[in-house]
Amino acid sequence: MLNPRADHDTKLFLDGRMNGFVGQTSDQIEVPSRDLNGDSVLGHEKSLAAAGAGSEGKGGKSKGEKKVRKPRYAFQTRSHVDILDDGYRWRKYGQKAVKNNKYPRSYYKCTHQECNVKKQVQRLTKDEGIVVTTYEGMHSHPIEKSNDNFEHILSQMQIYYPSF
DNA sequence: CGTCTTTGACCAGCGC
DNA sequence: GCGCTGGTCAAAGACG
Repeated sequence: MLNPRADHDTKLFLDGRMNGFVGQTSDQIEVPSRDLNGDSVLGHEKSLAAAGAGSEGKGGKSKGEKKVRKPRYAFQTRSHVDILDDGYRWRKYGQKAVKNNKYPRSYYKCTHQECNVKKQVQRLTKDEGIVVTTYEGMHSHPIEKSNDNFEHILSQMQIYYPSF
């Protein structure tokens, strides 16, 4: 996987409270409101808490972390490549087919020892050209490689704030 | 030879 | 209580 150089148009969603969906500023990105996996991608955090603890849940480590609602950031990107190289190294650890969606969802993890950042990539059934990338957690280490490409993406990224 | 992808099985939460 | 769905693990293979 090299630097996917394609025209991206990226939107950023914060957490899942923006169910109301955001107005679009772009002329091409339009999401079929609730059909945009309002449930699948940005919906409930539900098992996420378990998932977070799941890392140790297998071994039965009594961590006792309550429902830790970790922040998630969903990037909706118009691109034909699923893999957006953001400068970090990701390891794919799973792929699942999602109902209501033809395309499978891929799960990635940052390959850093102490970095538990996860991300998942899903393509919309409705729009094959749109890819939703959901980030989970924050990196606490420097980027491994310079990346002009990502800067390019960032420049096009539109960030929406829930209620600030 | 080391790293990463693939793939099926496993597990936990939720709805019925 | 059972079955479905989504999320993760782990072994083996592919690839440089």
